[in-house]
Amino acid sequence: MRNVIELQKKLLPDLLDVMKKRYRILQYLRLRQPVGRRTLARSLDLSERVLRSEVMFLKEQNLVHIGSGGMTLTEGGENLLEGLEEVMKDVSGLSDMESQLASELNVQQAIIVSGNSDRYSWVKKEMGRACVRQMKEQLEPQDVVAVAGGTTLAAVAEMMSPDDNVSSVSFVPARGGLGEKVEIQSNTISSTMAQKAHGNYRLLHVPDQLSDETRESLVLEPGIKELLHLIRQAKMVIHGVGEAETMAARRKTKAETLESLKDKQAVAEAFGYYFDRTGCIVHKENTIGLQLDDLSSNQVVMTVAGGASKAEAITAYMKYRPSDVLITDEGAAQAMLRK
Amino acid sequence: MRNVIELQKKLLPDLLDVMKKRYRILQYLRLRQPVGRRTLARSLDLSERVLRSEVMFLKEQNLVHIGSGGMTLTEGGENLLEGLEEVMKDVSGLSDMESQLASELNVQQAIIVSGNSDRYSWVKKEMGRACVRQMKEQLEPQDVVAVAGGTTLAAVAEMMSPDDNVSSVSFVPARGGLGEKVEIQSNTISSTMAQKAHGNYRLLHVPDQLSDETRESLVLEPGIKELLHLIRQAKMVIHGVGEAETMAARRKTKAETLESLKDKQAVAEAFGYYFDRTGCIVHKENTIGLQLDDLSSNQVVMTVAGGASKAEAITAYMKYRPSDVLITDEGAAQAMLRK
DNA sequence: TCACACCGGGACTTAAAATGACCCGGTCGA
DNA sequence: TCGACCGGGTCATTTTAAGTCCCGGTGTGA
Repeated sequence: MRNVIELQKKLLPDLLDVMKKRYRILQYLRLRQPVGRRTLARSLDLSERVLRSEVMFLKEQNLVHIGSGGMTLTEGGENLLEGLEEVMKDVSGLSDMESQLASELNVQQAIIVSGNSDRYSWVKKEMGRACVRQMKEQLEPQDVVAVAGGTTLAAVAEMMSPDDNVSSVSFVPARGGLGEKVEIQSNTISSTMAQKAHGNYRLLHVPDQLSDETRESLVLEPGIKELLHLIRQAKMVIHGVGEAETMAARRKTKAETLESLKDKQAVAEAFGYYFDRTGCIVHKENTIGLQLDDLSSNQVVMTVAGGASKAEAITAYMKYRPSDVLITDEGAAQAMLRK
Repeated sequence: MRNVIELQKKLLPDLLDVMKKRYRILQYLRLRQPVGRRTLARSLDLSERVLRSEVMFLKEQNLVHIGSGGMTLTEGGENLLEGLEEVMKDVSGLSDMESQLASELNVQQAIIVSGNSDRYSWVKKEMGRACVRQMKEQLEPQDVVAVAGGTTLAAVAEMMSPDDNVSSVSFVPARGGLGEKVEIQSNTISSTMAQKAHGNYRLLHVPDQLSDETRESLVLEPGIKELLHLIRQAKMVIHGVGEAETMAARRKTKAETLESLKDKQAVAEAFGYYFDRTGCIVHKENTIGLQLDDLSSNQVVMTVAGGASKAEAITAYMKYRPSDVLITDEGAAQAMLRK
């Protein structure tokens, strides 16, 4: 297949450029619809006039509908986007990069979406979309999914949509409060995700900072205990990865802890655990819920994280425990492979 | 595969037009190289300026070499042409047409090359190329191939090239003289073909018009007898089809025979046999060699004939005895399917 | 050996397409 | 009701494709 496209490229070298451009427009349109010409042009770094011509063209092709409230994809546009997804990934060389990355990081499967979420926030949503697709493929009715927090996971939740496979799934937060803002807490995210999936969810209301005794007694509470049990038998765990410094700063981390993280050269964070460059745990936030040691090999761990800036963090975390699935973006992938 | 191209077409509707145009240029170039810009433009029905731009482009792509004596394909050009052959056939809808035609005419396999040999004589050579490819695929060392006459078969011979599979093959004329010019007699053609294939050949020198007695005694001559034996055990028979009228006019056909052909509404000719619309033999030229009745089912009969004008003749002939392989062109195929 | 046909390539004009720049009236939500 | 965003119209400018004509070189056949 790719071979054919290579041949086509010889007879029509800018084939890919044009295809990519138009595909990108449709792709972005799908995320933001309905959206106007100017906004679209700004987001895609195209001159307004150029985008206008392209849109005109796409309209001719019956791929987009132009209404007074903005442009939307037609059914044909949706289908085209779906049908071309694999092709576009292939021609962008992402497929190659995926297998390369998978073997490099020792993960079972790597999925790379094009773009760099550092530069364009919509790339995060594309990762979200990819993640949702994976979930729908791998989940079975009645499964339990443990969901961590963070902005990336919020994007995943946002992209969730109902499906036969996920409507009877239970979404639970992976761990208790970590001092994050409410929109990116795992509680919020798992409930959002459940609602969008028409699934069930359970909340884990635990104050952020607790003394050890309180925590121990809390864990014995029947409601909490049951939920923790549920979390531990989750079929799938979905989480993000952050840069240690950024994460620590974002949370109400004590000054002495910050100092200690710096001393121990923490670079990555996931689940409230902090890791150094070699993948060793250097700190662990005290909260209840899923513990990394609890993870067994028949659980599917999906890591979702992108942006070139997170490359080092992802690499470090994967040294600790390679996930089953890594969903990342081109920016991060390139940085990781360049290393 | 074709599916992908359908999708591509939605994002780039003139993809195929451009590809076809450039492919056609390379294709023609392969046949005529070295050839000049103007000649090429005239043959392809392109304005000189347009062709010039295209050639400029192809040069940039390192697909053609431009020398002082004309343009030639580079190695890359050759490879591209080869690699794209199937794709181009597919996108041109020829593949569909092939299977349609095969079931319509009841032949095992139909091969259609694009173009119409009525309009462009080089299409005949493309049929020749296709025929040669089939021969190389199906023949085995030591096989015997019986070759008929005609301009189309001459084109096949011209396109023959050496190959492991055909270098030990023997080429024999299918039948004796039919009153044709020497260049398109089966004797000439089989020897040309053999030489180009680096194979062996045997000639069948028989005067055109013979009395029955002479013929009968000739058949008993040891040399002739052996050759006739060889012909009868040919593994493959390759022949063309002609329009009855044209063929009769071209040969030194007696006036009364001409009259009889007209009476019996002969439309097709092959091997010196004439057929009417329903596929019945209405006349048979008297000469020695392969007789249609001799054909057994384990012989491969390849019919090579193209041009819209021959459509009716081909259809008629196929009603008599569907060949194993029919090699024709787009013009004839369309006409046959339209019927 | 000369003429002629064919070769590639340069130069210029014209036609068409792409793009940039700016404006207008409508619509929808705060 | 105001303002931000919407699609669409218009026109000058730039870029690209195409038409036209010409030139000097080269090989071949008379």
